[in-house]
Amino acid sequence: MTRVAIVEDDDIIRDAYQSIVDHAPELECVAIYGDCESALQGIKRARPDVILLDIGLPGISGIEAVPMFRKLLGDVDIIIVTVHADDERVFAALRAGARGYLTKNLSAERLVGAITDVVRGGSPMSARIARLVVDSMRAPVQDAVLTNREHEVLRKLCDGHSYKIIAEHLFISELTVHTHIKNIYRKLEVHSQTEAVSKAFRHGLI
Amino acid sequence: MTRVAIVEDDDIIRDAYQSIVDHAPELECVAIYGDCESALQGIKRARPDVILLDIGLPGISGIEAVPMFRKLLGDVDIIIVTVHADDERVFAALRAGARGYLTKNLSAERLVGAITDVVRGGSPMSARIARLVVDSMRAPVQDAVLTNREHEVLRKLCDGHSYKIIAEHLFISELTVHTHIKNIYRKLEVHSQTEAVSKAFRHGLI
DNA sequence: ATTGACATCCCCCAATCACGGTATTTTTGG
DNA sequence: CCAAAAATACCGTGATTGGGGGATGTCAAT
Repeated sequence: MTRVAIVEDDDIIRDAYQSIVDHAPELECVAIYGDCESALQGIKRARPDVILLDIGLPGISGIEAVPMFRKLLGDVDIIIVTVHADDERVFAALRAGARGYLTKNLSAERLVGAITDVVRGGSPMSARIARLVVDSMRAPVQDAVLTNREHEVLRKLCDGHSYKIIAEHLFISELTVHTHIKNIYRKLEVHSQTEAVSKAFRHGLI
Repeated sequence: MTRVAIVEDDDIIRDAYQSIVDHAPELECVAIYGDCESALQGIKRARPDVILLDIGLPGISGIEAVPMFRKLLGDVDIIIVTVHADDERVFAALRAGARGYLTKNLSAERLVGAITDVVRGGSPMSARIARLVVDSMRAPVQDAVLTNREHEVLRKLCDGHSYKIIAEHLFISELTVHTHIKNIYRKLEVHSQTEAVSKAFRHGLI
């Protein structure tokens, strides 16, 4: 029997979820809350295996609450259920430790399926969310304007080394390092090490 | 009608996939190959919308082939179908641009479902794969206990801003920025902006 | 044979940064 | 409420960096 908790501010939706969960043979609804504050207070006693969490809540947002729930309940599986499917919220929620993300156009079967999926070690996501997540993993294409030597220098920069150390590592003079870095800056259109490193990481140049 | 190509070295499995695809009302199998080399040669003419790609192939591995197919066919949707579910291969395939990843314990319905899912903008994944991917997005636990303000400053550093600009953005004095950065350095055990930014990216603090 | 890209080295100077302090005010937690 | 933590502010010195210039040798391609 899988113990499910529901955190959702809309009365009607909340009742609907509860009804769906309680009608599923292997699920039971052990706790229901209208906001995160009360959920954080009382949920420990309920010992849920899975939390269905809305993130469009007043007060503490669901996303902020994710790490709190996880701290409180160990390895509870949290499934976000929401109307919001924008990149930022999705990634924030998953980074925070949510295990699933569903947009609110759910059939009862899909909801029950998601819960059983997550307890069996899956990560249920709506189609659009899965695509977002998978696309975010894609390596950005190499602009590859940098020469080999410049790449080496950039990598060293990304390791946090100073001109002096880079020069030692590459057996060239500090002045040459300086020149390479100037060229890197020009090509990447940046004006500091920090920017260069940041761009290198964000554009997958390293 | 969705045009499907199959690249799979095992005759029996290949035939099975073809049969499944051809029996689905909205799918048609437009090309079949036993290895990537011949697929890369002939697939352009077939103009598939979706490629089912095995990655345990002799010769060019499926993963290496992913970017080649994508270059050849524009925005074709590639679904990896394989027995291999190890992290490395999964991430490599997705980074390369695959849009779905299924392990080989598929029902015919699941396979057809995955294809329709991907053409509708989803990213079909087996439960275990989805979990792998989602878990990989999780921010590593805060080993360094940066305060909120320190986090903000670090983010600004990662955007390549100087002390002065950070001070302006956060409405504090340059000197305060300095103090925060000193504290960040102490906590992250680094000694320069570049190192801090690098560590921030690598440890997912940003 | 000449051009051009690459890697190397050199000079200079202003601006920025690293880091050692100290100290006050706000916020937060118990 | 009180103590601790966080955020804020300041100083000074020496090291590092950013950006401007120019110069040389190699190697591949035209």
